Amino acid sequence: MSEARARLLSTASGLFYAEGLHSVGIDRIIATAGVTRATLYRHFPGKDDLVVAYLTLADEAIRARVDAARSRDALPEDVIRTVARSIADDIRGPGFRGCAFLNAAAEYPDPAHPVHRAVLGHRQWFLAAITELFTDTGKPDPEPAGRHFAMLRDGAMAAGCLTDPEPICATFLRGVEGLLEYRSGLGPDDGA
Amino acid sequence: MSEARARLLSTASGLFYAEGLHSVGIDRIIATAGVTRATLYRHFPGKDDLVVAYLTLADEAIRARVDAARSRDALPEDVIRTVARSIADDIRGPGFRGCAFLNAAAEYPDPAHPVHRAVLGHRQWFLAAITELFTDTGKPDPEPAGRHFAMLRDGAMAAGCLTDPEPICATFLRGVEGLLEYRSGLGPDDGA
DNA sequence: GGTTGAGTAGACCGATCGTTCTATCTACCT
DNA sequence: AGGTAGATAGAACGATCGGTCTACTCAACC
Repeated sequence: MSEARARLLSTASGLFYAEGLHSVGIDRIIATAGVTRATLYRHFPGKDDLVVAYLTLADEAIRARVDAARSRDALPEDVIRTVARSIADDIRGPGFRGCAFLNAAAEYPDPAHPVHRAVLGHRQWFLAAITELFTDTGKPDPEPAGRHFAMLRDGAMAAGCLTDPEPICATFLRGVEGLLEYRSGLGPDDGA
Repeated sequence: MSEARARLLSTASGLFYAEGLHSVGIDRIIATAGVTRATLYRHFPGKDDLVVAYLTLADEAIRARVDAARSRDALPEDVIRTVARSIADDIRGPGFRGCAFLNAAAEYPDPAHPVHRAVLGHRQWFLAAITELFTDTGKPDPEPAGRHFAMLRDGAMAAGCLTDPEPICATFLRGVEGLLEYRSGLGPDDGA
């Protein structure tokens, strides 16, 4: 928890997210953080561990936001809406560069690699969390609904940094709303 | 069109797609292709140009498949279904590693970079093509429908290489079908 | 028959990669 | 007062990066 370690992780996160994992070297990180090589290797065994720490940080931040939405809104539908709105805010926000996890997976395809596994872990949690929210709504077929939500999210985050984010956010939020609203008229056996 | 150039581009494409752009070096490419360094630099000014050529190849392949679907099916709805099915087949196929363009954009965030611009070009074409297909159906709001389709596609391709592709394909195809079917009951002014 | 273009083979460039090392300094804890 | 942990500074490691270079071979074409 030393100050140098915090500065290191913070600047590394910024650089990794903005420019990519392989494009950012150790030299850039320590120079930007104003820290020595030895200090980095005191806190992190290697670059891979620094990347994993970066993803862990992002994972915790997102979990915290979902938890906050959970405790703020009473109805599970509203929690889902709040989560969707927070995703849209991210996409609209300055410096948005897509999903940190999808970007990481693109650079680390090997399923056995710690970085790739960190991505898988986060995505597994997210799908379970959003599916649970759909379950809480009491509507039929929460599982395909959760998958549908996650798919829209992935697509929105992937596209949001490549063109004008406004129409992407509009499409995403409308898709989520449709997923939420029109399912209420459905029976339990006609899919999603 | 020399044989060496074709071999070069083909093996480079395979390596780039499977392992990432920055992870694959010139040495690996020429060794795998069984070609000399000088031969590579005779046909491509630099690595960036090789990457762009790889994306151009992928772009042309996809355009050809959409054209084929266009000329095979009579109804625009069926063309859309055929395109969606071909995307699902890709995701299910062996060695699927996500969308080559989204992966490339993750590694080349700079909008001015030729590789990034190639990604943008492909995506711009795809959105226009799919929107045109929705326009041809005569149903209302083809533009948001096209955007919705593209978003589902992006999400499906991003997720398809991270977990079991089967449920992802199911969610994608069901989403497209919903987009196609339930829109027929809508008026012109209630969004998508 | 000579020129030209495409290919092979391989040395070589500077730069950067991630990593390890020694040495010194400083602040805090007992 | 002494010891330890965390930080600084900076040299050095081998490996690899993308790219350039010279020298030689071979086949096709005018």
